[in-house]
Amino acid sequence: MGITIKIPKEFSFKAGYRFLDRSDKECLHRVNEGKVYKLLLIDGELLLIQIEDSGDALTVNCINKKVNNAQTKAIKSYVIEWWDLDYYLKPFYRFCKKDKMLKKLSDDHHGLRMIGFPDLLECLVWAIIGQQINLNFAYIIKRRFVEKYGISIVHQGQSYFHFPDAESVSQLTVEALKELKFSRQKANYTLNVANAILHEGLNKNALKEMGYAEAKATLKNIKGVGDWTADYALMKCIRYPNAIPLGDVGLHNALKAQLKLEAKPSKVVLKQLAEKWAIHSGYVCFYLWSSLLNNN
DNA sequence: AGCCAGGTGTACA
DNA sequence: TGTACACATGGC
Repeated sequence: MGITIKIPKEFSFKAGYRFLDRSDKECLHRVNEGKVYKLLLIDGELLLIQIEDSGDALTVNCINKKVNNAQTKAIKSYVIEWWDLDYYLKPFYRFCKKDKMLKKLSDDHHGLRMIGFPDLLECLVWAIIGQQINLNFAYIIKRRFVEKYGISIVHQGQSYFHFPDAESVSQLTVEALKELKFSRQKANYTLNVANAILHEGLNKNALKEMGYAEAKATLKNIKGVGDWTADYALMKCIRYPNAIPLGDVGLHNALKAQLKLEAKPSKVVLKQLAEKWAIHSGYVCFYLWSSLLNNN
């Protein structure tokens, strides 16, 4: 039994699983023995889903409740969006064949889909937390934040958390966030994002419809969202295929390693690369990030 | 000890 | 437009 999701042609569950398994400090999903667990909030109900590979399909089960048809449909759309299953990857792979580094990356991670953020607030807050600090520390702060202000269930002795919504986040204070070791700036940025969503009509659909340039300008209008954060969200949540956080340190490190550069690539070089990658920039970036993982 | 981490806003010239 | 600086903490 369970929900069956047909998988696209270029797809590797293992590659996605490996990406999700990149940190044992992650608190918004769990991976264990080949299965992925995530707590969803659908129409006010907390649904714990379990995703597994069943060869020619993905099998998704809701393991804490019986779900109706509408919920089944919502779960299905969530997983498809989260794992970018509707994206047609073949053009990206065709593009990669022409370039030595991209050829290697696309071979190494064949079938890897860009695991994204269906939730805009979660994406932006995570990006803000991650600004200019090491990832481990970012995960620790996120965990404190989610455990304190998120919602959760316990299932078979395990806690599962869901990110808080814009309304609850907007009611927090800078001081409360500082206790979790947010910097004063980041605490303000976080509140700014929640307020933009709550009071200024910021949402995924609007950002999707206005086109890349306007969407980026709209995001950057929020104090605390700069080039990097805006492009991160446009890439991982709104999914503009050309969006790429060019200033990203991880991206620089990955390029340095892949291209065997003496130093990190310059701004000029980065811009040239992104122009060359064009609409494939997001996937190139995601594959480069994946090349940094050491959890094989 | 000091610099760098999945950056950004602000303060100056 | 461009550059210096603070920011929280942890790892090396």
